Amino acid sequence: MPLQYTLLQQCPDTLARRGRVHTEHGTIETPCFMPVGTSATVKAMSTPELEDLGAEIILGNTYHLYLRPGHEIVREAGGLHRFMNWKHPILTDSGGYQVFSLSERRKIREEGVEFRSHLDGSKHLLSPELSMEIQRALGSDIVMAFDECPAADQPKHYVAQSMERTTRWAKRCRDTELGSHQSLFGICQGSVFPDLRKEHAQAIVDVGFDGYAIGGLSVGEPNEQMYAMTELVTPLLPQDKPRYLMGVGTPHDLLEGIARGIDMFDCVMPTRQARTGWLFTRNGLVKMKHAEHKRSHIPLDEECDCHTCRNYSRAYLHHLFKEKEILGMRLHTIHNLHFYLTLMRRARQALEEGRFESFRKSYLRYPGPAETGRSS
RNA sequence: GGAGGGUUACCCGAGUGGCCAAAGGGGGCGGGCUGUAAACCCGCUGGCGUACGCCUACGAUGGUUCGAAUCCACCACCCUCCA
Repeated sequence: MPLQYTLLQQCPDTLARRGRVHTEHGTIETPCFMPVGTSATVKAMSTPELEDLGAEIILGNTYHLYLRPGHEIVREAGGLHRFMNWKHPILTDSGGYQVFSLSERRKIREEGVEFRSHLDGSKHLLSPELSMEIQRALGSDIVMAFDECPAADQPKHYVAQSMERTTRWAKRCRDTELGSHQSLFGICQGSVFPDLRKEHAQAIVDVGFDGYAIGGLSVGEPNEQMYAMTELVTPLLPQDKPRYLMGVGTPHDLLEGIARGIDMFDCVMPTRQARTGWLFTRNGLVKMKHAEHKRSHIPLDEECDCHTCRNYSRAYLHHLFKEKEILGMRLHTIHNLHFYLTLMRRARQALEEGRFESFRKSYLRYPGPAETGRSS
């Protein structure tokens, strides 16, 4: 049985919607944020900790798990859920993002993408069929179609042909058999070109998927364009299927995405930034590496009730960071994920209570790109 | 008492006549990060000045030289070995 989406409530002021995604590994309340666990781990977190934080679904990555440990080993272990001890839903990315992020190491052909492994330089051809095969072995609940994520600076003629190839790949993914509990999401590309975005949204809907993702954004384009493309595409997607904005984003981006009809988000931002010393609060970023925290014997965020803020001071977190202590990364990650997941929980509550629009405007007390007019 | 080695910027350390305000680390101080090649990457780090530059600096002092962190003399301190 593929996943089922239940639309619970629609925002009276925006395109936002409150819903629920049902999978065999459990239910996901939407809009939701999905912590990224590329290599079968949300870096620095154990799975019970993720449960405590309230994560309902996490990501894994096809490309990385294929290279190491190898999808056959994960299959042997009983699938990714058992391998990493996560009982709840998992979404796996297809490797399409690595076409972008590892662009110097690959060649795109109609058949697929030839990668030189970032680990040992060995050559691999990742095709739509292989991506499906790997994701079937991983046993994720939501499988992403194999796409090409073009960089933001690509010219229109390139984006157009790339997008058409992504459509052909989408069909090949659709035609590959998956596990009975697995659902397949298609990905809309088209970069920042409105006509291409519309055209591709229609093409992907025509192929027919269990859910729809908007990809190829947050890859360097100005923020307004990311928002504009999102609100252009979501109305073209079926109401009864979940929509996923891939790789987004900042706390403001999440609120703006929800307002434009997005149900699911993922981003490395809370976890990566945690490890590199940026902490999110409703009043803005706290850069824990800064010397100003050396003697700051107060919590990171007075109004936060996460484990980190309830138990440790800025001075201590700063010390751990400077010392490169592993606990610092863990405590930072706990806080940032708590912040993101709490943001989403409160957004859902606001939607239920019909006050999402005022929530969107007031929750974050520091200016985002929409307020400052900055372009990126 | 004798023989040898050493003293370079906040720390370690390279440099043995001009290309040296001085390599490289570390530390310090910043910047960055959006489907994770990320416990990572990039700057700056003697003073003043936007800059050409000027000043102060390679243990101390004196000297050789057009020119010295670099060569010489002497002094101080540290290390190793032999008595």
